[in-house]
Amino acid sequence: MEERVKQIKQQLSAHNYKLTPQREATVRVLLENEEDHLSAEDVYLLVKEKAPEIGLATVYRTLELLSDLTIIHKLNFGDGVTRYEFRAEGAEHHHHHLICLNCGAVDEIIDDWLGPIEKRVEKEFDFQIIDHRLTFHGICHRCKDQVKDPGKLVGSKVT
Amino acid sequence: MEERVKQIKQQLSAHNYKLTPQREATVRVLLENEEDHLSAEDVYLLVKEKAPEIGLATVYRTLELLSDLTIIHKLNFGDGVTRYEFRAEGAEHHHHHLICLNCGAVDEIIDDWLGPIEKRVEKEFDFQIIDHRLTFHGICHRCKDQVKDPGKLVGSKVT
DNA sequence: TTATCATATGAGATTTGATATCAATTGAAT
DNA sequence: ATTCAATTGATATCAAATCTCATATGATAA
Repeated sequence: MEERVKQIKQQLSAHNYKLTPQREATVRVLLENEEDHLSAEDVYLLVKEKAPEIGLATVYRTLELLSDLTIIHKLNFGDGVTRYEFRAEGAEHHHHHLICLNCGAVDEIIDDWLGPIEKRVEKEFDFQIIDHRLTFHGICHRCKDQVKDPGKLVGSKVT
Repeated sequence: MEERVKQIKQQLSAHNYKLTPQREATVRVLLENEEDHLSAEDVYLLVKEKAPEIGLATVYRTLELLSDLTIIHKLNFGDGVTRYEFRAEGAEHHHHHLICLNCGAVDEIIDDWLGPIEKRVEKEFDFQIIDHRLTFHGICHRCKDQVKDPGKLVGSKVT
């Protein structure tokens, strides 16, 4: 934890940014909730618990800054809010997500299985891939017993 | 064209909805711009040209209705607006998108290449897939000559 | 035709997520 | 201590989307 904060501090300094108390509080919240996909509002409320004087705009600015430096990654699961997660260290692409249409849980696939498909895209479409996003929508293992008609779940969801 | 309108009319009646003049105008705009990925605002402005009295809320309601009936599909390319496209007829899953980080163009991959990966997900994660979304972000063939440092393009973009 | 009634609509208010503005504060380097 | 750029917090603003509600529409029954 401490060394991750330190590492981020170095990444900031490398670009002439400082790790201010507000930024540090925000980073710590992100680290403490690394398994979640927090929205800016989520982060704001959590940071406020340890640093009540922080402003919402500062949280947004910090998230934007961390995102610019590719320390974290902006995600959009179609629920109207931008979410944030740490970039897998060293990983060129971020991982994939499994979104349960029944309970809303977001699980992750750590592996990147798209290698062969990317090669095909680059070749057939002359498209140089920088990043990708793969999301599966369906029923997670926790819900499979209580959902009888999955067809009902499809509909107006943004994907 | 006419028969597609007729077909949609039937899909609506099947669920006790009527194809009102406003809904028909909206559907026609969507059909006439099938190759694009229009936002609600785009649709609104286009519909207004042929039916100036229509209200924005009605367009939103119509898009939501068509989306509920899975006649169209909501898309989110991370630019802050929801976009819409017709569902491929009969296709279980919609196709994939190539988004150029330089010019913003959205191209499509008609094939569904995820079969083997989906099998693996269903098996390894006990996750029943209903739909998926796959998007590649990178440099399209039209831009590849004018972009020297693709690394610069990565950053705070929502993906 | 006329009355009835559920559905659909338009105008505008409201909500919500996110960004911009700007005066005040901080803190590092003189 | 002084200076000066970076940062912050409060708030205004913006844009997308939704909600409210009075009105309009249209099918059906008398």
